Amino acid sequence: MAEINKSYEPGEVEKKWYAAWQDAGAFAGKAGGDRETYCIVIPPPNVTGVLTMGHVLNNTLQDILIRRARLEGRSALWIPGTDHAGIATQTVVERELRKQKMTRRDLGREKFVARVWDWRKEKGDIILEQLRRLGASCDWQRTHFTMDASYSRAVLAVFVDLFRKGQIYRGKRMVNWCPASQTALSDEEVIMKPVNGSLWQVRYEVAGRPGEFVTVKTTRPETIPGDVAIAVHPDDPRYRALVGCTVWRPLNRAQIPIIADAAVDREFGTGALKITPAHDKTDFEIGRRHGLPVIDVLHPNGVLNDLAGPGLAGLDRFAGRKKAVELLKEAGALAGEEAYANNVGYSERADVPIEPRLTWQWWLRYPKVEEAKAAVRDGLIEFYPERWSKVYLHWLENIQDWCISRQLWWGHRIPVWYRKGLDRDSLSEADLRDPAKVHVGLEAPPEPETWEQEEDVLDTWASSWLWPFATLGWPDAAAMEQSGFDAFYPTSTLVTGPDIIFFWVARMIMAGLEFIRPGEPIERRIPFRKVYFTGIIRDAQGRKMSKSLGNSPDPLDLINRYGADGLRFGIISIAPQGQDLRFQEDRIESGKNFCNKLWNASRFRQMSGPAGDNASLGAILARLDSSRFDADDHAILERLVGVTRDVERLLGQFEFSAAVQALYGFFWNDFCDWYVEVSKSKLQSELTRDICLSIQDLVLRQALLLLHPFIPFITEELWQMLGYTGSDASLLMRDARVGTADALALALKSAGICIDAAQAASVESVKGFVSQARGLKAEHGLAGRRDAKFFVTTADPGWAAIEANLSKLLRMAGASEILRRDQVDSAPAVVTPLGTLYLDLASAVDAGAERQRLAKEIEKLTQHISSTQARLSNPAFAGKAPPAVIEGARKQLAELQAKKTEVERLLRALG
RNA sequence: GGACCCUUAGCUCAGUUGGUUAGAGCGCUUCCUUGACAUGGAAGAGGUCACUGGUUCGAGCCCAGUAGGGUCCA
Repeated sequence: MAEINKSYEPGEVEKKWYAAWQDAGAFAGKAGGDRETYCIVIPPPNVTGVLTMGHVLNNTLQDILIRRARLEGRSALWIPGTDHAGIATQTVVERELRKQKMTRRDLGREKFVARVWDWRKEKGDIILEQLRRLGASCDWQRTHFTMDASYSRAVLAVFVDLFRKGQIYRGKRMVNWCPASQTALSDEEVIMKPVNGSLWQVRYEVAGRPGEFVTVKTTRPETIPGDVAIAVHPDDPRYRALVGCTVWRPLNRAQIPIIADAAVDREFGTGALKITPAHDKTDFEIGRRHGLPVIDVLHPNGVLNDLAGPGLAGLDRFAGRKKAVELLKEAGALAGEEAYANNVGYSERADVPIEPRLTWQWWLRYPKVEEAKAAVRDGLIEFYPERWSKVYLHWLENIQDWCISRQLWWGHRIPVWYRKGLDRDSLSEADLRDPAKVHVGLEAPPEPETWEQEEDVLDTWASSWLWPFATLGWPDAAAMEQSGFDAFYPTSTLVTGPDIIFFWVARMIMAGLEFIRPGEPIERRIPFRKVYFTGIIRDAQGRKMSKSLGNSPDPLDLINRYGADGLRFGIISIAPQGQDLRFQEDRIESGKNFCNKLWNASRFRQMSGPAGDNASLGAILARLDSSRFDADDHAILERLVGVTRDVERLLGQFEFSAAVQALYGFFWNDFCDWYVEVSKSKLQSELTRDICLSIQDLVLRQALLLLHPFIPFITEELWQMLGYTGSDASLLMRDARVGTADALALALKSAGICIDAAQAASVESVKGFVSQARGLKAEHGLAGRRDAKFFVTTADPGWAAIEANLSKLLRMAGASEILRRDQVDSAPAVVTPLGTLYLDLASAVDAGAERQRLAKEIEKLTQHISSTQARLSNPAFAGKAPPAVIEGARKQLAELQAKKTEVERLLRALG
């Protein structure tokens, strides 16, 4: 056995074990055999990404689940990968091109896409490397990328399939247009933000009635040149007479009609609404109802075009807004301006206001919406915390068709070819389904020179919604067979953030239900059984972590300083279930400290005596003989079974931080602070020495197994060092089994070891005695002394307990002797579970201070006694409370009264 | 406007179907370098459980409302 260093140094240890795990193929998920499977698919990070604290939390949780599943003997598979992040990645590469004064159009589509691939090869897998530093035990052989050939084929096959089923259609509709990225976005990619702007009042002169005006209020005067009407509510008496007249459009001057439409909100503004169908969704609908023209005054990049008229054309939309106000003022059409706060949609990626824009796009009618609702509502898919299912269901209730086309080059190009020369603007639905005009398929049509392919690509989410099964080889039968599709689908647990519940979770569920095992029951088609939603990591002030604020620590830096284990333990310990968490670095530090504690407890074991046979649980148990146990042995084993049960239950409920805290408390308080400390006297005696060491071996072994999923590196190192692999040093922790609490209890029983609950409970009295003795010393300035002398007055059972534990009591209390007396006068005293304890002060006692202390104690006891008495004497309590509660209260009252009597006696004895 | 969440010690959070005197970690105070660990040990101070009502023998927990903070949807 190698000697263990004085403090734990994670750097080398982590490097060594990660390499060893990889070399051994320890993370490979293997189907087959009769082992139960457990599968997780990673939420694929953007290929452009680097590790954030959010990734640390999310992936640590997945690793805990996967490693635990392995220790439970299941066939575990964690599939890693990245997504191609269409807009984000294209933007990054375009930015680099701009530095060389080039645009993607200068390069052309083919060369540009090749450039993105180069970038992806160079920088794309950084985040996967970083996950390895964290200890993530993914099956890296199975790393997937949404743009890989096989994955792409799945994406395109889905498009073709859904098109043939009539779920996908092409339509010219208002979309969310991002002028920065110059592409359409789905509704989910638009973020509403409150904006403080202005509301301008603009007068439109009624044609033929000089001096008569209709006034409208607008936030967007730059779109006035695109106005095609003024609309009022048909029942609005203010305007009824004007309907049918025309007014003069003040910019790009022309006559436009006043129309009546019930969609107008009479309460808003003046009750008259300017209608600009090209730039507003509602206006578009109204315009269509009235057969009005559409005048688009914006270029795709948000610059006003020639239709905006002289003075505005060529200006950016925001500059155009200012200029429009000036022009209106000059024309005498501006009637006022007021401050106005409204919500404006912003592009999620580019963070600029989106423009409603009328364009041809591809749309998807979501499949299996009702089943997707049922799967969650009926509990076939369980959400943790459960409340997110409400958000999910609400979204599905109000679901809108999904705009899946993007005007980008980086992504899956839509597998549609149009016959050359065809006017795409006039294609009917029937034309789309006519193979002579439009070809939709996985392969390009024959005679490719007579066709041209659709330029648009698919939304990135229209590829990642297939993640749980495309990563298992779907739809290729041979690949599915090879990856163990039958065994691993449905996957077990998805760990992700609630922010992508619509983007990703809901869509994956629909995709799974639509494409996998058609005709079979829902539970066979869903992509996962449980979804655990993590919280968001915020900074100490509660703000979201963001690049621009610079308030996010670098996880790699944290790993370097505290070790991956320290970071993992720390972050999990502050991650409440389903609640956002505030990052505090001192918690990461305490994670590191815990590792050091674990390290040193193991070191203590190693220094305390030669190793016994630790090759298996059975081997250790064979070294134990419970007839020679003392109370501490019973107590620690009882706690060991208890914490095993707690961790089992808590992990089953995804209560990760509670599990970590249970392990922390067990190891630090129960084991180190008590059992290891009492070991120091037990190891002195040949009678207790062997049992004590064997118990330590047992506790350390089981603790390492329980802790391994949380802190895999240090536990693997200690597992090896303490000889738990037996003679076969090639064995890893993943080859061991953690076993349930019941199994552990059974193993103890089978080995003839009976845990005596009464003995275990008696340790509490001893602990109380020690703690009170220490307190007594501290109060009299003797905390540091190891030679304090105590007297005790007690009945025979109390004295018997003290005698039985004398050597450890002396050591733990820092005493030279504890002597029994019939009566002690004038010494500071305290009432303990084992009798009244007196501190022998050779020098004078401060009687006044002592009196004060005892009086305070009596006051506390009196208060407590009277409240207990009040409860007991309440007839309603006696009548209605359960007997156990009443009995508990009676017992407590008796104890309190006895204690009070004793403390009062001590006070009188002081004189 | 609708939905959901949060409010417990100086800070961050636990608190299981209501039942002894509400807990932990960090921080703070005092003491201790005794052979696992100062990344440590011991002792201690610190809380009207946001507020107001209600239900109950009994409420941090259940119900209603109020205030403050946050998130999502419109």
